[in-house]
Amino acid sequence: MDQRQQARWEARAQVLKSLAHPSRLMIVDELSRGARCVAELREIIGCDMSTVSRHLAVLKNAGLLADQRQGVQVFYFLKTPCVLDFFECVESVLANNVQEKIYLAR
Amino acid sequence: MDQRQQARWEARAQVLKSLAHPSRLMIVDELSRGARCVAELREIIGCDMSTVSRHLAVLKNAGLLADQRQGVQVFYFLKTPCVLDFFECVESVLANNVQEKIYLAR
DNA sequence: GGTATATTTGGCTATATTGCCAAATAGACA
DNA sequence: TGTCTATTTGGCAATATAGCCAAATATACC
Repeated sequence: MDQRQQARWEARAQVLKSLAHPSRLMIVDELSRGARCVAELREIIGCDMSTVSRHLAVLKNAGLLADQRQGVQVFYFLKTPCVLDFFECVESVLANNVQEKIYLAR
Repeated sequence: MDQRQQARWEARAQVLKSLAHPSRLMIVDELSRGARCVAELREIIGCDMSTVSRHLAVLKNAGLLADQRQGVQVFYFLKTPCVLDFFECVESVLANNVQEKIYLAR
């Protein structure tokens, strides 16, 4: 495997890794309805603000979010709304899994 | 946050987490071209077969793959090809990131 | 049964991720 | 300048993930 190809797969994994956490999914979902500041997201996620800030940094670093300071607050927003399409597929995978469980339980 | 809602986000994250690794992305990509046995995937990924087997278990457990034994070999295949749509969005995120780097470098 | 091949699993170490607290930073405003 | 509020960062402990080797399992075939 080529070194350059390897790097490409790692970059792709990095993007998905940034989404691979329940709190970060919740953040993306919330931001799909508009820009939010850190305190607002903290309310929804319900953990320490420093933790939210780190989650936001992960998503921003992956290139999924951008931020804009407004006075003393920092608003985050989705940069690439196509990530929302992921939800649909994820739901179908989960629905599929449930179906199988039901089937196997008979 | 509701206990049940929390569990839903964790289930969703589980699916994305299963994709959040370069080797597992390579596996999904390869399987998009047809079923493959573990040894074939090992060739492509280039690590210990036991490691490949564990990666496959992660993807299977998330509901993305299924397997079928044929004699002494086990063939894995994609159960929900919609995950391939992820690649397109991930590429656009990465392309976006590169653009910005170029822009900022001026 | 016994041997050979393909795959999975146990056990371990190394590394990465997560989340909190406390401290630092950044802007607003008196 | 000093103070207040919002956010980020340093540092740490707990937990999860990754990867290897060796051993176990499963199937084919003699």
